[in-house]
Amino acid sequence: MSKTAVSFAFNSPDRLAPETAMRIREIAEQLGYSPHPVARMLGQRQTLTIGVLTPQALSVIFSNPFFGAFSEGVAAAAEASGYALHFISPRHGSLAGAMSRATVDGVVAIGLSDDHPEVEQIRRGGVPIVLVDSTALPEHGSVQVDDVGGARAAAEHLIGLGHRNVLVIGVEPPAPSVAMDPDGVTSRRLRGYREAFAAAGLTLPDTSVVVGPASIDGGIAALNGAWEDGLRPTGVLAMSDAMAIGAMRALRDMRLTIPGDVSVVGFDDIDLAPHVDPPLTTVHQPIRRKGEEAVRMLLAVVQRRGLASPEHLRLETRLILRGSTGPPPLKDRREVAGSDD
Amino acid sequence: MSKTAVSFAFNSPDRLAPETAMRIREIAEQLGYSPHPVARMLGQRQTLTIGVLTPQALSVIFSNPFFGAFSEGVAAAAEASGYALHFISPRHGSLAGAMSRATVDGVVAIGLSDDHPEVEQIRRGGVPIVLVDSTALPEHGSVQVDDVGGARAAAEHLIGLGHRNVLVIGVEPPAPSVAMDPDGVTSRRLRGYREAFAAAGLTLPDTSVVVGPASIDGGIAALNGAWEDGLRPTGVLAMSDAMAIGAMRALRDMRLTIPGDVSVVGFDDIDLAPHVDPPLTTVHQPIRRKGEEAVRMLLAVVQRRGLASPEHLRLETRLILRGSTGPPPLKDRREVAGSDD
DNA sequence: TCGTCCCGCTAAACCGGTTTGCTAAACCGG
DNA sequence: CCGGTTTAGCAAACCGGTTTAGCGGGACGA
Repeated sequence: MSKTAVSFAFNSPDRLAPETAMRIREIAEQLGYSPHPVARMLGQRQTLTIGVLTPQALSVIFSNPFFGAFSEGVAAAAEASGYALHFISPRHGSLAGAMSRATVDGVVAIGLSDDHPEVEQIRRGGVPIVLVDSTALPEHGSVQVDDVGGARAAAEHLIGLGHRNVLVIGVEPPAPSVAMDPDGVTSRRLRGYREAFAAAGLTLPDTSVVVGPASIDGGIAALNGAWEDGLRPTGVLAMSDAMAIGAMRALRDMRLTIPGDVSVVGFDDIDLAPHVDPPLTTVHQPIRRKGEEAVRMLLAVVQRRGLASPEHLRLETRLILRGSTGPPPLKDRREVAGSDD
Repeated sequence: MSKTAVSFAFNSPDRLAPETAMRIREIAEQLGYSPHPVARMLGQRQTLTIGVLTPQALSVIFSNPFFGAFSEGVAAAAEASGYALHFISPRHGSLAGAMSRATVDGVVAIGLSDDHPEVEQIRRGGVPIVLVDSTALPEHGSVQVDDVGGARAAAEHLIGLGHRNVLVIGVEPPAPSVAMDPDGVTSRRLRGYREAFAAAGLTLPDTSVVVGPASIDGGIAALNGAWEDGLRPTGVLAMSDAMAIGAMRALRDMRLTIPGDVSVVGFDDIDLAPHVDPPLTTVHQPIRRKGEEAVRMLLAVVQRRGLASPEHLRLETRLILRGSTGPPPLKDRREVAGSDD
């Protein structure tokens, strides 16, 4: 048999007599032969794989339950279309380097903001990209949520309860960049918090904003750090549930009660948020759906070779009230009422 | 310049005059050129990628926090060696089909037990494999934990507290197979539970063992199902923390208290286990380490082309006592004391 | 009976690089 | 000044398939 016939037997059996195709497959089975996947990719010029691009090391990003849920959505959509998943994270420090070695038909980038030093290089690669929680650009599809609105609702909630002294725990950028992208997720959420304070005639001092990695430990470290700096907030606005849970742990380790002494609001509404102690008040965002929509948009470009113009999706967020928030202690209410205009 | 020179400039710059190499790279940069990753793989006969093989759909497996932590370990070890990660899950229902399309240098299989219908085909593929939480075979490296011991400790704990009527919530196999592999994780843990009961002169009836998917929802469904079947246990042994947390939710929704009315023990000790309400008593296993060790073993084979004989690692488990377990209610203690042995 | 079409298969070009083997020029000591 | 060794770069084979163009032969219609 010729190579051609074998190839046909695997890829377009209809171009062969049915019995011949069957015979070839049987012999292949018997010989334990199957076409070399890399050679196939090269010839067909498609990999049937989509990439998930993360500016941070996978080993840190996987520690955030948010990412698990996001991957769940990505995987659901990819698997439904027969695509495999390839995770792309910085290789020897270079994200662009990792990208140029990745054998994928398209990429879903998560949290890739414009302040990333290699973003231009990555974009120029020519690989279709959908940006999630990233700085949106007209030429690439994008999926975002209403970060500003969600954050504002969270802050309004605390302010409405009477909190005046609030600590914000943000997500640190993957690498300390010169200028933080004003359109990144962290900036947008911060803006939402600030809007709520401004609307109440209050201000959120820069000293009350700390950042750290988006994990439980990151939350613990961030809160302890703030405490050591002398901050004594009655409310905490965390930009991720994992950090909120870490903050609660740190607070409790100081013998403080939640929400009696300090209220905590998270962001994400991960599956476990209702089950922690106390149940976490948080900003819900459709995490899985973000992954699904991103892959759907990506495959639309990849499979139909970019006929459609890029889509830009913004999904809603909403504040979910649970048990981790309440009015501040009486003494703080008085104190603050006196010192605050 | 010849193709050869360009290739050298990217792969072995030392075979070119330093300035020539530099010049080629500059021109490449300028032209936005970078070598085609697939063609590179084909020529070099290596992909610098390792695969993570899961018998279940990724979209379901990612909903288990255990998998996030495991991936964290895998990613840490892979990234340290410059390898990317490729997730392999059944494609159009066939795991072997997905496997034969995967462009990886080696594979870490998680939860691939011998009862899987395609296991033989996958093994024959010739790709180096390390088995984690799978049926161990001498020819492949393996990483396991002391499931039996951990499960036994969990059951002994409940029995010691006075529980006699215990519900076991197990992890269902990916596909309903004819015969459950007696060496699979679920079977091993069940054996551990049974050993403890036997040692106390008790038995664990088959009707008290239910299974479901390893997720919060799976735990909720499993517990509700058991309740509808008329079971009224005072203790629950769950084979995953996610299921334990789901079971606690379902119990609480029935106005039962934990551990007042029912005690719950999990398995895994995920990061969030100490933070749920009540803090979960569970069997700790070194999840991240399993991932790291598996990749380390795999790379030893992949990089040194299998000089070393396959390694077989069994890590320890230990019971962590937290707040979700306590003595059964008095009425049950009496009841059982009368009706049992 | 002959021309035409279609079917089943194949030879050869191609995918985009890497790697081997070699040549021509530069370098070296004697 | 010359033979022997490096050195720098190139041509061609190769990686393992896919894809295109085309060929021989049997069926069919005229």
